[in-house]
Amino acid sequence: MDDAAPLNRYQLAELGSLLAEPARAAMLLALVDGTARPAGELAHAAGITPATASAHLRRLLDGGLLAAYAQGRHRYYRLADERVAAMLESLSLARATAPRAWPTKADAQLRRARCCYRHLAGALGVAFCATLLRRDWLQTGSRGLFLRPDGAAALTASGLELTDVPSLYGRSCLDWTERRMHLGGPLGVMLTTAMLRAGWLRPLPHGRALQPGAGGLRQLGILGVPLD
Amino acid sequence: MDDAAPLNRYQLAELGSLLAEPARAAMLLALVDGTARPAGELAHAAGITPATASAHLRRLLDGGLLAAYAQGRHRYYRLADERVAAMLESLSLARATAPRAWPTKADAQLRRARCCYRHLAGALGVAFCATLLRRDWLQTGSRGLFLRPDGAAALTASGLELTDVPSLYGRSCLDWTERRMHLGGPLGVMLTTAMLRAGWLRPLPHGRALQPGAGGLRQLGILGVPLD
DNA sequence: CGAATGCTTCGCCGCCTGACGAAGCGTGCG
DNA sequence: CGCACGCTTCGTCAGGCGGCGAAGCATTCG
Repeated sequence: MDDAAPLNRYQLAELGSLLAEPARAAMLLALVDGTARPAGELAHAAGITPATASAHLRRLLDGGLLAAYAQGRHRYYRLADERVAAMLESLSLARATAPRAWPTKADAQLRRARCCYRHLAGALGVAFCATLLRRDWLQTGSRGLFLRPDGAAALTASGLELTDVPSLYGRSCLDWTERRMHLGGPLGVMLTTAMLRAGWLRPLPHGRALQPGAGGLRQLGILGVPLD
Repeated sequence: MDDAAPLNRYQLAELGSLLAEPARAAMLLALVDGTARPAGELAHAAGITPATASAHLRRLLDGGLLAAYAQGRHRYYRLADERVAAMLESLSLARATAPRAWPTKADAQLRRARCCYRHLAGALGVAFCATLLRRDWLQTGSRGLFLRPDGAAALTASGLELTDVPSLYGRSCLDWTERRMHLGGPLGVMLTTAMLRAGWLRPLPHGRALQPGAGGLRQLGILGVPLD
């Protein structure tokens, strides 16, 4: 099912040119959290008129980075694929040199826990994923990683309400703050959703950061997730 | 030691515009294997005149993607950083849709084993890394992953001549063919070099593919690396 | 020393593309 | 039904950037 030939120069250049415009970059970054937003809102986020935004969105759509659906007189855009989000995240790895300002508090929150296309990323995401692997609760299947029954049982006992465990697969997703893997894919999304529902995590009003609650941290600790 | 704030729209766009030109993309792709090449050779690889290539190389240099050093009347360019190679690899993850031709034989070799910035990537690299983790031969240290003494002993017993084990650290590197991690960083480079010296792998004359030898596969099997 | 070589800098041309306003089109509301 | 609204398409303009040849500079070799 997988096509994985190396990118040639033209494909790489085409991909680069899609990212090469601040307006398009802004719109993509506004969508990394996995939400779908109407064209007008994206135009505002990018600081351009609707006409210009429409052209940019069309290019991103044609380039396969976005998907769109119409609802009433609105047209909602979202990232085409979870892998697009992973790609955008991994680009942060490239800045080898660029000396920059000291990390802010928002950065620290973002590093701790955030959502990356609806699944958990950041230090907490990486630690959680590592624990699942260490306890051998994940198993490699045909389409990715699957949660073993004993793992599901342990998580359920901790208070998470899991759904569709046998059918959901997870994918490795590279974490740019930790430079290690965390769990993405439908399985990652489901687990993160369960944590949010159980109150382990609370979304912060602005941005992608997630705030772990005391109860959640306690349960995670019991599961064996190292917390700082 | 790490600065990991999210990319803003301008940084992302700047990075994208560096990749956005087929000529620059070709030069970068010619350097993913970690080699350093003189400007003229890169100009030839990109199919442009030295004058044009010089301008492109300068932009890539200023953008922090390349490093250069002069030797005689030649000027050698290489990727600035291992992370740049990892970033280029991970970009292959993005092409969600793009229907393409059936994988060729060269692709199959490339998927099997190749060098990514001087360390082992591909199915074999992923399997090897997974085995090191499963056997608990890697340990997380301050700067990355370190090889434990028992792991080093086992590898030495298999016929690898390891060097500087205590000081070399490894980094996770996302594999675009496998969508899983393999071992990069100085530790990954050292292990791969040792495998090449021991004849476990043989570099193929053109491109980045590596050909595993019978002896190497036998030793890897003994170590517990699942082969296919 | 002078010619050849490898690379960079300079100057110029042509194309691409991003920006906007105006107009067109479909949907929803009063 | 007609107007308001959200979005797209069209036409136009200006700026940016890639391309090359010629010239400049350093290094190597005879």
